[in-house]
Amino acid sequence: MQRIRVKDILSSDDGRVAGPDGALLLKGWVRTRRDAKGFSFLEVNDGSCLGNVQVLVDHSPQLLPHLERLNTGAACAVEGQLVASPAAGQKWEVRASALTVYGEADAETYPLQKKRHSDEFLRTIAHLRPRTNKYGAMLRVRSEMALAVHSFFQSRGFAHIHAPILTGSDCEGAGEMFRVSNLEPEKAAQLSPADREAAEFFGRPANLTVSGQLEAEMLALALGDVYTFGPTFRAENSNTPKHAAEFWMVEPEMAFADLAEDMDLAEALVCSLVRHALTHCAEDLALFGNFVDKTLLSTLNGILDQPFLRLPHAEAIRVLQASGRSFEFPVHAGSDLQTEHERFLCEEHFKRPVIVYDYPKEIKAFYMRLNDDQATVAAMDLLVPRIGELVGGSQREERLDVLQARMAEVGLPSEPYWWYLDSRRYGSAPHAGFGLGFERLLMLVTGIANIRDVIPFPRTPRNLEF
RNA sequence: UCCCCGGUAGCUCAAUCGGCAGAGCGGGUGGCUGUUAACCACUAGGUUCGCGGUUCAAGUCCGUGCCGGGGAGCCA
Repeated sequence: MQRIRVKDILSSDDGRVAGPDGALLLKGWVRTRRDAKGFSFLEVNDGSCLGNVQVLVDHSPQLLPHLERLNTGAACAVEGQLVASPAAGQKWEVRASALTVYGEADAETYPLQKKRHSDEFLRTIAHLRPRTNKYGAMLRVRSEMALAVHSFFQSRGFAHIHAPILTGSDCEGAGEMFRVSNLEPEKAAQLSPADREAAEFFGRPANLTVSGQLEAEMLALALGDVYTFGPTFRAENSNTPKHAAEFWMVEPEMAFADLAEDMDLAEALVCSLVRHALTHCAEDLALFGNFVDKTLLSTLNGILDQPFLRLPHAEAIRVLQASGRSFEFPVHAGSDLQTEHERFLCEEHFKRPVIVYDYPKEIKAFYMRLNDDQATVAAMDLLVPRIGELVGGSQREERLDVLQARMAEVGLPSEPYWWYLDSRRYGSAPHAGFGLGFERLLMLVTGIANIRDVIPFPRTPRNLEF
C-alpha cells in the first residue's frame, strides 16, 4: 500500500484518499500520545502540513508492544481505517490495525517537548527544530517562496541564470570575502606570495561570491532579461538579527531598462511574493500570525493595499529634517540614511513600503549610473516595515568613459575588470537590476524577527556547528 | 567590531540586604477519563557558564574569559 500524506488526509472532504474500504497507510513522527484505559491517541505529523492526524490505537496484544515504544518524536507507520471522528477537534481519524516502529525517541533525552521552546534554545538543536510546528511552517513557506520567485520571473520571460559561486573578482568591493584555497595553511604560509599564488588551484586568489550581479549584467546584455537565485557569502563580522554570512539572493538584471522600470519590477516582485504567501501558505501564516507576530496579516495585506511610495534621497532628507524628530544621527544633505531614519520613513511617516532613489554618488557603488546632475546616481533602496532594506538596486553605468572615470575616482584598478569593461566597449546598452535578500523576504512574510530562524542551518560569526 | 542586558534542574524562570537551592513544564511511577499542549497523586533531578579574587559566609559583590540576546555600524 502506498503511504498517504497527512496533508491529503486532512484536506479530504469525503475520505476518498483512503482505499475503497477506508484502508490507508500513514507514515510520520509522533507528536504526542495520550493514553486512556484500553486505548491511546497518537498525534502523527509527517511534515506535509502543520496539522496532525489523530490515530486511535487499541491496547490489543498485536498493537500494545509497538505502541509502548512510540513516544514523542518516534518515527512510525500506521496501517488502519480512515473514519469520521466521533469527537470534536478533528474531522478524520485513523483506527490503527497495524503499527511499525521505525525509530524510537527516548523520552528522557529527546530535547523537544510538547510545549513552546525559546528560539535561542532551538538554535542549539538546529538538526531537530524542523520537527517543531514553527520551523516546519517556516521551511514550507521558504520552499513555497522559492517557487514563487521562479514563477514570477519565468512568467515574465526572464531567463534563470547560474552565476558562479567561486570567483576571482572582488565584485563591488562590498564587504569582506571568504577566501577559498586548496592549499594546506601551514605549507602556504611558508611560500612567498608569488609561489603561493602559483600553487593555488586557480593560479590566483579565489573567493566565495558576494553577489552574482556583474556576471548577471554580462548575461543580461546577451539574453535580455535574466535573474539569479543563489547563495552569496559575506565575511563581515555582523552580529545582528538581519545578517548572515551565507544567504540567498534574488538578482534580476534587465537590458534596456532604466531606474523607473527597475523600481517597477522590485515592487511587482515583492507584491507578487506577498500575495503568493497569503494565498498558498494560509495555514502556516496563520500560525505565525497567532504565535510570532499578531500584526503579520495586516502588515502583509497593507503592503498590497497601495502603491509603494517613491521619493528621491534629497527629498527623504527634507522629510526627516522637517519631522521635528531628534535623531541620534542628525541628517544633512548628502548623508546616508541610518536605520533609525529608514524606520521612521516607512514605519511612522509613510506607513508603507518606501523606495528611496537617486542617492549621492559618494555613498554608492562605482557601477551605478551617474545622473545628469553629476552628483547623484540612479540607485534605489526598497525599505519595508520591520526589516528595513529588502532590496537594493540601480541602473548600471553603461557609458565606458563615465564608468572608467568613476572607477578611477574610487581607486579601483581597471585590469581585473577588463571583461566587465568589455561589455561597455561592445554593444553596451542601458540596463538595470537589483538584489533582494531572500531571507529578509521570509522574515517579512513570516514575521520571524531573527534571520537565524528563517535558515535551516544558519551561518553567522562563530556559528558553524551543523 | 562597539554599547547595553543576561547565563541557576532537560526547558522557561524565581531566590528580599551577601545567610539552608525553589516553582511550573518536561521525565519516571501509579490512578482516571473519546482524549485534544488532557487531568490527579507521588517521585527523581543542581559543579548556580569557566577561571581568579573579596568575605565567617558568594547564585548574589569585584576582575577576567566564553556563550546568548537587544541596539549600532556594514549591507541584502
